[in-house]
Amino acid sequence: MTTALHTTAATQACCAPLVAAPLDPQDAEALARTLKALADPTRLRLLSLVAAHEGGEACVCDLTDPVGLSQPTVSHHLKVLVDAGLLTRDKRGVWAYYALVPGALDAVAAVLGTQLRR
Amino acid sequence: MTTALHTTAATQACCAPLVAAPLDPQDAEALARTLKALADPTRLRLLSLVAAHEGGEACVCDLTDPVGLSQPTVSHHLKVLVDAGLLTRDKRGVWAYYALVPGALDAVAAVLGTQLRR
DNA sequence: CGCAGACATCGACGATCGTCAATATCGACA
DNA sequence: TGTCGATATTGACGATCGTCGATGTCTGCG
Repeated sequence: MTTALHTTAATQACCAPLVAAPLDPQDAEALARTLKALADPTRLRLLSLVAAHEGGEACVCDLTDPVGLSQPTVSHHLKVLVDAGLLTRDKRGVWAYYALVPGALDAVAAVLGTQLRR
Repeated sequence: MTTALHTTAATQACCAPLVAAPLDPQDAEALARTLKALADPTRLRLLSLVAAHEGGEACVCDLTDPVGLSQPTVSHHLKVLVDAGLLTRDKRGVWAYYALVPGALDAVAAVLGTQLRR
């Protein structure tokens, strides 16, 4: 119950574009959970590091050095991003490879942006 | 020095689309500050309430009831959103009218989204 | 089997956050 | 001038967060 996975919020757009109509409390809570996962400089850097890495995936050992934090801390941030539905984890052998969930960031962007379209 | 205004982060896109190249620490910090302002269910509801209100603006008295929180708490959340460059405050007479900063949310969306464009 | 290495989990710490009641500030109006 | 009403600020509280060191888990290899 601590950090209930909510693979929903990011992958599927939760609601109308935010500016169109008042968000009901449930949608607001869901969106806020996803944004809370994004609202940390380290996690933003991890996302972009993963995305920019060759093959679109990276293991913890690739990330722990660029961000300059301890391995447990990096693992913790990655878990937050996975639980938020923004990253996938693929454990191959000893290594765990993280990659962006294809439409996740775009779904968040779509809810936030409005007069951008058209 | 507590919550230094950073009218920059939201209004002007801070950086490349996040997925293109590794975010440098400064840009990550700036983006995270803006996202942190958004990462609260009450503030998301306040944003959409303001946007959906007639004339695109609303005063505190219009908002304190729909969100069901005390007036000081609502004022505090509005201040956070103003400091983040997402809302403007226009005090006319006794009332303070809040409105969306035109391109702010779209700027955030543009940094987050990528394969959305085109 | 036993060791080494990659990663996850645990427990703890200071720091920040969301909320409230109490109080201060400021404009309108009699 | 003095009062009322709308909003902002202050101080305090419990809760959550980011970080670490220590430790647990699992895989590959000799």
